[in-house]
Amino acid sequence: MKQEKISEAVVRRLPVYLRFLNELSLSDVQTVSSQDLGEKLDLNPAQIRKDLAYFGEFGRKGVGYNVAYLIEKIRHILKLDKTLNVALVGTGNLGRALCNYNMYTKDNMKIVAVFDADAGKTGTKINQMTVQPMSELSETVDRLGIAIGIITVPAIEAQNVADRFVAAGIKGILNFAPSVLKVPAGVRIHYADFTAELLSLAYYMDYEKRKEQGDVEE
Amino acid sequence: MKQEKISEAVVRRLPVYLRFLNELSLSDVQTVSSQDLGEKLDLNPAQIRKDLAYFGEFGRKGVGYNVAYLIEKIRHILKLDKTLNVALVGTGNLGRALCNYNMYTKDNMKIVAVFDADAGKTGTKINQMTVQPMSELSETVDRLGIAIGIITVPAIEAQNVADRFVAAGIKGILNFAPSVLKVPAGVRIHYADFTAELLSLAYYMDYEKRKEQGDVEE
DNA sequence: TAGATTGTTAATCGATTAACAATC
DNA sequence: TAGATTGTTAATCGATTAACAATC
Repeated sequence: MKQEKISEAVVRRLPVYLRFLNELSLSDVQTVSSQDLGEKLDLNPAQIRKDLAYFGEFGRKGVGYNVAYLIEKIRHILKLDKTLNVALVGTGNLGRALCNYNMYTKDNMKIVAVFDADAGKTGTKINQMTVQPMSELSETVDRLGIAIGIITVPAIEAQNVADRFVAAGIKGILNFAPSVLKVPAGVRIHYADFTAELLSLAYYMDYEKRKEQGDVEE
Repeated sequence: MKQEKISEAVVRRLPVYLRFLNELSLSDVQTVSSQDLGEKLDLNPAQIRKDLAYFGEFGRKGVGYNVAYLIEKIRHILKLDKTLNVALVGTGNLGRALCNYNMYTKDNMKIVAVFDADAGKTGTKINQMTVQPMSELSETVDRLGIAIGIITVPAIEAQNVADRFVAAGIKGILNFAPSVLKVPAGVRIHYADFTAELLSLAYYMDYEKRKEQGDVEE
């Protein structure tokens, strides 16, 4: 079955919908309208309906969306109904923090292997996993069927780690290092670049002040 | 001086430019063209020129941009030429990792106060800072002139922390919790939502596979 | 039935890209 | 001067929003 090309913006919103639906589900809410969702998530209701309609007809006219059913559908779209194994490289503060996060299991994503280039770190334990040397990356990726790699090394080493991931056959990378990476077609890179978010916040700090003073056009 | 309204997408790219320019500067590169920048950052050269031109004429025709000069200009635009003080709430693994990050000083952003609602955590030290109770938030924000707040608490508590930040007069918030927050106009929220990035990666894992099989339109 | 809300088309809005005159 | 590259306008592209028929 051929499928229409779906924009990145749409796909990025699906996890946001899913999270809020999970909250509703915990509060025993049965049904939700695009209006409700839009108010809570600060999105246009038409956009939410359109996003969901790319993947099927999940709602009922005059009623809304069944929460449990929509959760199931979105989980299926995002392929969260089967477990994805994840490898992480870089056991600094951030890397260790991510390894100790437990929400992966909830979303069927699990960090199952940890690596570090520093021989002083290999052999130590993080959340029941033994830190492995980079030389074992390929073999471990194969053996555990790892699909996704997370990079939490300094910016200068990030490209090198990405290359190693690609060589090992990994097709999806989440990069926490503040650097733009080059990967071949067919490999997908997402960025978790909070330093950029923080620096752009600074711009708006000043901007809000100027707006109060009437120095900016609305 | 009135200023044209600049889109968020433009502002979000400035830190990316700045970072790469800093790298060039370290390698003693004097001059760079929009063409060069575009190749390294995977962006259209026309877009880069247009982005920069919103803020002034920083380049020289036939030559390109002077690296040191452009760094200075972007730092000024982002208001990184004066130090911004930051408060962080939530001293779990992620919060502690961020407190130990040292790049804030480089960018003139510094976490100067840390808070936790858990009385068991207050009084402990993180990177030379004493973890304070939430009751001291307002007073500390005033005293240290804190402009930005970082939220690293569980999703369920994030809105409450945001409300406290707003009450204390903070105008910029970076939220690491996977939840959409409500703040009054004039307060700016940025999201550092790596769980959403990770979940949307899952979608594309499958997508790349389907593309190889010719099941998706390009 | 009357009211509500979806799915979808058409209209709008905004962001990206191409093209090129200006000029170093 | 010839070649290169900016700043900027116009064209294109894509995403968001409004509107409404279908229907629960």
